[in-house]
Amino acid sequence: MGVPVLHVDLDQFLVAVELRRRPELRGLPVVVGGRGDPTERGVASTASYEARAHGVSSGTPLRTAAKRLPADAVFLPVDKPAYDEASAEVMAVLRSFPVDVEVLGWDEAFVGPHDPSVDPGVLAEEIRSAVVARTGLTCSVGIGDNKLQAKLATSFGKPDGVGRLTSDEWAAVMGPRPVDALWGVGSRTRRRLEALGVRTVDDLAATPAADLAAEFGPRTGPWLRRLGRGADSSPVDPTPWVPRAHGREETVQHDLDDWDEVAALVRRLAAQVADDIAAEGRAAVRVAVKIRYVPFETKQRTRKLAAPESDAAALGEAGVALLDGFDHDRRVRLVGFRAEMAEPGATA
DNA sequence: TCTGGGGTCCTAGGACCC
DNA sequence: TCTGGGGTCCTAGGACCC
Repeated sequence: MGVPVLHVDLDQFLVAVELRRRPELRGLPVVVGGRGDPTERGVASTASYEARAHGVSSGTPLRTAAKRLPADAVFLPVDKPAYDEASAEVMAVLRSFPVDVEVLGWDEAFVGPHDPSVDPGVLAEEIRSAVVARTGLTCSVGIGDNKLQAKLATSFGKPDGVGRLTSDEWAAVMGPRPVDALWGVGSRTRRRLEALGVRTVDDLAATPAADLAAEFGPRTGPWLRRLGRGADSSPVDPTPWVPRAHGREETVQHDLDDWDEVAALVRRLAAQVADDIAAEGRAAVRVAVKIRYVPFETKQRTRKLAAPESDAAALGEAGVALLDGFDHDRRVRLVGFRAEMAEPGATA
């Protein structure tokens, strides 16, 4: 057996950060999402366990949540800077241990101990104690023989506990489950696999790699088979993340049919994105505009720029030019602008 | 359930070149 | 002269995750 891997996942992270600064809300159904107004278009980013008991979870439209929750429910806007800061606090606690830390998002990280003989159960509890003591936030920890197993194990420990899933236990624990219990298999892949007669993780593990490659392609097919077997040789990589792209998108509260307004929104979003990439000292090499028509059909147009660009107005005009490729007779409910960036240091 | 916003990675097909 | 195969670049779209 090799080095154990841990996966750390904060419990109801956005809600937990809000409750930390507003303890009077503890025990109430709390939903964080959109601008915090349940009469607007928007969905829940995170729901407290009290809200989940009423059938509200991440992804529930705010208007639906308002109908399901009692009158004492609290809706809060997404406060990105507050979660950025809380996340940094938690990651600093993790890095204070003799481990590699690979950050997965605001509220998740893989942890790879430097000492291969460490008792992962002991380490998991030390991490949990340190995180709650130093940040006031609780987390759950998964222990596995690789990242895939550790990630899935966390759900067995939630909330505020430790779960374990190792190669020895894989077949017994995961084998009978549907394929979409795996990290990376969603509803679309589940349906395509079902058409091949593959329903469970056991079925997937037993499917020849060639059959999967024929259906899913030369990389994805063999990867799916490895998933089914609980195999994952990717290392815990502590290298700081270098973003590939930044984007902004906005669902408008009232559908747009005036494409001058669409163009104005593209320019505004492009200016925000320009700020984001300038803050990193980067430049854009490719831009994309996304339009979601009423009722919900989404199209995207992209264009490589003649030269790397970081100027807000120039990026805005590049985005507006892409609007020519869209059907102007249709009404619009979402506009997005995204910039793909050059490698750091490759700025114009 | 009338469906957000931030991302990543993979695949396929056409253009173009040798 | 109607016609192969490989490589690379570009764009659209699919799928997934938090």
